[in-house]
Amino acid sequence: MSPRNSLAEARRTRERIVQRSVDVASVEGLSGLTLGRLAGDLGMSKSGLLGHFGSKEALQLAALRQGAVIFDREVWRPAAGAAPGLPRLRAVCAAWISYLERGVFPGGCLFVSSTFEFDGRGGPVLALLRRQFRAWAGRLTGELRSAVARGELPPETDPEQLVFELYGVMMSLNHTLQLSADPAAVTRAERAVDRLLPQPAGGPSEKLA
Amino acid sequence: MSPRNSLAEARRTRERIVQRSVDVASVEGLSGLTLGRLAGDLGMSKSGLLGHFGSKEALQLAALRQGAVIFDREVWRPAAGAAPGLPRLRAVCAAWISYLERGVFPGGCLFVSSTFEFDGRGGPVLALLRRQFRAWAGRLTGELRSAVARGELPPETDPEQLVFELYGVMMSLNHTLQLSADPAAVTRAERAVDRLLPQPAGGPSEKLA
DNA sequence: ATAGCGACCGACCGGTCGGTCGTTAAACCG
DNA sequence: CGGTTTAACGACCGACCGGTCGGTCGCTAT
Repeated sequence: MSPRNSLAEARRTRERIVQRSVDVASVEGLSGLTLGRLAGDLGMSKSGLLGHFGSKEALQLAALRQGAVIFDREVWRPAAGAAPGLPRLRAVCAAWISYLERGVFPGGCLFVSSTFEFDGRGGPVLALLRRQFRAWAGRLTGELRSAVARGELPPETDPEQLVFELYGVMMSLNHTLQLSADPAAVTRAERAVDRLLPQPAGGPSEKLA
Repeated sequence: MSPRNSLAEARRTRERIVQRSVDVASVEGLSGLTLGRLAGDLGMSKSGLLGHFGSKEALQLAALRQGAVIFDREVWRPAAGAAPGLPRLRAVCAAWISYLERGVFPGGCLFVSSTFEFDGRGGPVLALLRRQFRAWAGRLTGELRSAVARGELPPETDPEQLVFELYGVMMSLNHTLQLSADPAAVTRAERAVDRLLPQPAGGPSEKLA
C-alpha cells in the first residue's frame, strides 16, 4: 500500500513514534502506553515500532526527553526575551501557567504524572525524572538569585523556599485543571504568583544594584 | 491446611483485604494493584478474594474509601481538639504535614497519586476522587470562613484562594518527599503554611470580633 | 546488475491480567 | 440432627502484555 520509507525517513518515523508516545503517555501514563496500541495508532506493526528503540523502557525515556524539549519550548523559550531577574521569572511563571491552561500535555503535566507513576518503583525512568526536575529547579533558583542580587527581591529571600512554593502553585493548578477543569484556578495561580513574585512597584526604571 | 473462617470473621477478612489494598495501592497505584498478587500476599485465592467485592473496580473504590477514613483519622481527628478557626486550621496543616512526613501512605498521598492515575480516564473511581476532594476542600473553606469571621484572618481573605495555595504546599511537599526524600522540604512546607496562616501575634487573648 | 543493509511485517512466545465456574466444607439455623 | 448458606478453593478462560524471530522489500553503493 504505502511506499517503504527510505533511510532518511526512518528518522521521521522515529520522531512520529516519540511524538505520539508523548501524547498518549500524558493521558494514559507512561505505563498505559502500550506497544500494540501505539503501533496500531501509527499504522505499523509492534515489531517495526520496537525496532527503533529496543525496549519499552527506552521508548519511555525517549518520550520523557521529548517532553522536556516541549516543556522548554513552551515555558522557557517564551521568557527568554525578558530581562534577566524578576521580569524573566514572572514571564516564566506566566508561560508555565499558560502551558498548563492550554493543555500542552492533554493529560496534565507529563513530568508530574510520571513522577507519581514511577516513584517507589525506581529504575532509569525515575532517575531521568529526578535529573530533569533538579536541572529545572536549578535554573529557577539561579534566576531567583539573580533577582535578589539585582535588588528586585528582598535580600532575605530564600530561593529554594520560593521554588518550593512556586512549584506548589503549579501543581495545585495542574491538579485542579485535571480534576475539575475549573477555569478559576488559573486566576488563583496568577494571584499566588503575584504574591510570591511581586512586580516592581515603581515601573521598570530601578536598576541600581 | 488453615481452618475456615467463621461467617463472623468474613468481615475481618474483607477488612484485611481492603487494608492491604490501601498499602499496595499507595506504592504501586490503584491500577498496579492486581488481584493475583493481593491474594498471594494474603494467602488466599484470587476467586476467594474477588468474592468479597465482585470486581476490581469495587475493590479500588473500597480502598479509596478506607483511605479517606485513614486520612480523616490522621489529619482531621488530631486537630479536632483545637479551638475552631485559625488554631484548628493550623493544627490541621501541622497534622497534614506530619501525615506526609511520616509516610502514612508509603507511596505518598494516595488521593493525589490516584487522581493523576485516573484523570483523563473517567469512571466511578475518578468520580469518587472528585467527591472526596470537594468534600474536603469544603471543610477547609468552612474553617477558613470561620477564622475570617472571628477576625483571626484579614476580612479581605479569599478562602478558596487560600485552599488552593495550601493545597499546593502539600502537593509540593508530597512530591519532593517522594522524588528526592529531602527532609528540608518539611521545614519549607511549615514556613509556607506560617506565611499563609500567620499565628496570632499577641497570644491567644484577642477575641473581640 | 547485484549484493547488502535496514525498516518493517506478521506470526508467535511465555506470561499476566481480570474474571468465571463448579465444588468443598465449615458455620449457621430449624 | 438435616438443610441452607457462604467463604474460599483451584482450574480455567479470553484478552492483552512486552518481546522475539524469520523473512520481505526498497534503497543504495558497488
